[in-house]
Amino acid sequence: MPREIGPRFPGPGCPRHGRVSGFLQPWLLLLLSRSPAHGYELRAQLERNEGAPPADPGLLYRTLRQMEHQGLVRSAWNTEGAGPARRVYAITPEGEACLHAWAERIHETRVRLDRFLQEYQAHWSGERNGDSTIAG
Amino acid sequence: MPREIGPRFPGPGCPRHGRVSGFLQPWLLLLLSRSPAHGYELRAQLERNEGAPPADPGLLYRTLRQMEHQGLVRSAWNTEGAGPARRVYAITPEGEACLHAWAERIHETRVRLDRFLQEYQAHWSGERNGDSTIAG
DNA sequence: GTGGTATATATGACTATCTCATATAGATGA
DNA sequence: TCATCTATATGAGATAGTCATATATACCAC
Repeated sequence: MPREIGPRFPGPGCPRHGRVSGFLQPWLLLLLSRSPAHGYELRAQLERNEGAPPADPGLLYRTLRQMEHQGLVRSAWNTEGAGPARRVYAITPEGEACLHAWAERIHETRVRLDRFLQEYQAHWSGERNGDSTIAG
Repeated sequence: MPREIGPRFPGPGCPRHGRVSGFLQPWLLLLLSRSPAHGYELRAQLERNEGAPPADPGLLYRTLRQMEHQGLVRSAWNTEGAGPARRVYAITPEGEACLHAWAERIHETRVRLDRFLQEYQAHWSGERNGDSTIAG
């Protein structure tokens, strides 16, 4: 659960607010690269998927519109079937190129996170959890 | 891992803008947990360190002030030595607790990035670099 | 036919993070 | 005096995300 950490955060400024996460756009591009879908469906897919971001409806629909404005996806209304009309999104070639760029970027970010964790552990290994073995 | 997206990024909306990175605060806390330092010095340390964020001066000084306001660091002027006065920052116990929370969060984020990359490769492995073997 | 619920899309107000440009000022040397 | 390095700081604006709320269709219960 990426929301709760043991003894509560010390206060404001702690990771509750800081980002280092989220990245809704690449997830949407990835899901749409598998199959066209409408917003509500994408939201459900994100919620089923461990590791995917929270999928707030407001952000979701706004992001989809923005991506369409940028030419990464295109949409069409689907009025068939039950319930209200659905705006169905499909990825474009530009969107696929963008997805690949995101994948590179995310890989780089993973390397950077590793670097941080290495530096962190170099100074703090063994000192957490009440067990202070190598304290400095 | 793929290298170049042909004619540079397709345009706006692509990772140039999207975040998935940055996390200046945890780096500052980590550096200050090793030794007190002033802003200009921290900036140099960030630039020397592969994997650390860009260290824009504007963001750097604002972030330090904000962290002081939140009790994560404290500062004092140092007028000794050459050049203008330096505001020297030191981490507080709250700041250390916050650093540990950040480390946990960053570890979780690393897991989430891996999850994304797994899903990405599951659909796109072998299809990049002009070589479209399993294209769909 | 009214009310409740699930489906579906959308906007408003707000905060946090980051980028880029620019202001200010002490110290040093040409 | 002027340029440059050191050092701190503010302003404008973009981007990403959170939370609350508005709108409307369809269907079922009563």
